[in-house]
Amino acid sequence: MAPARYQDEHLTFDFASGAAHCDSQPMVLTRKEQELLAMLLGNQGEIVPRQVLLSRVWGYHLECRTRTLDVHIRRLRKKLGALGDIYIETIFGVGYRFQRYREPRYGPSFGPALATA
Amino acid sequence: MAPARYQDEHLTFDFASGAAHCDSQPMVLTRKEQELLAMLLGNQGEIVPRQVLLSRVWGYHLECRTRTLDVHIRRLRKKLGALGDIYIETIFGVGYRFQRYREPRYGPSFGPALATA
DNA sequence: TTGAGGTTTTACAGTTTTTTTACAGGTCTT
DNA sequence: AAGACCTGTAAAAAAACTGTAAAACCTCAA
Repeated sequence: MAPARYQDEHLTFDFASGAAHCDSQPMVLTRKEQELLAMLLGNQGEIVPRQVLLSRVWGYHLECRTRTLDVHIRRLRKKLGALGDIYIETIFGVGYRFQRYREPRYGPSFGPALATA
Repeated sequence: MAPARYQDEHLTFDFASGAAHCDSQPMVLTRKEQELLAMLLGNQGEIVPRQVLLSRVWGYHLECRTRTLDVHIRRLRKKLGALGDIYIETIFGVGYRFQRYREPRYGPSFGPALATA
């Protein structure tokens, strides 16, 4: 079965309650934001098409030109702070994808320049 | 049924998602590029006439003078790097053909020039 | 009913992708 | 070798899509 919880280095989300924490600070999310985040987290690493999000979260079917989804994505990104743009990736012409945070193994360069001993 | 995946020494392509990798690096392909590549890979080793590509990927029917196909072929070749011209062959007056990569058995010459012992 | 918070729409700016244009450069036939 | 076709390419134009702020619209509890 699906895990009841998402958790990584920075972000935590409880699917049952919709409670989220970012860097140990509770995130205040509205209901739609929770549902949207849940959809993305529930499919982490995979592209979720706009159409699917609009259908599952909003119940919209068929094509309809609304910016609602974009606005909600924006608010989620904002509440995720600096990580917003890292976590939520835009797939042009398709939808969005949540990418789990991964601590970089090395610094910004290609590896340890010097042995520490 | 058709295979869900193309894979050789250098190139990898997933027909379902359209995700491609070249020499282990993910290739960033636009939708049309994905569709075009899929058509070529799905018929690897066989000539796919321009008309067929224009019809299947673009929905163009009848003759129409557009350079769209050529431009997209060019972009695909470019993203395939040095292999672009090897993979995608132009069949003059007909169309294009994707040729699977084959590791050369010997060096650039016609065979071992010398016995190694 | 009122207003405070939540949601959707509007309007337009900014991006990215796709198509067209305009030629240069090949290829084939005679 | 010349002319008729085809393809390659860069750059411009057009189309498609997303980001954003702000206003309008709901809804529900007090």
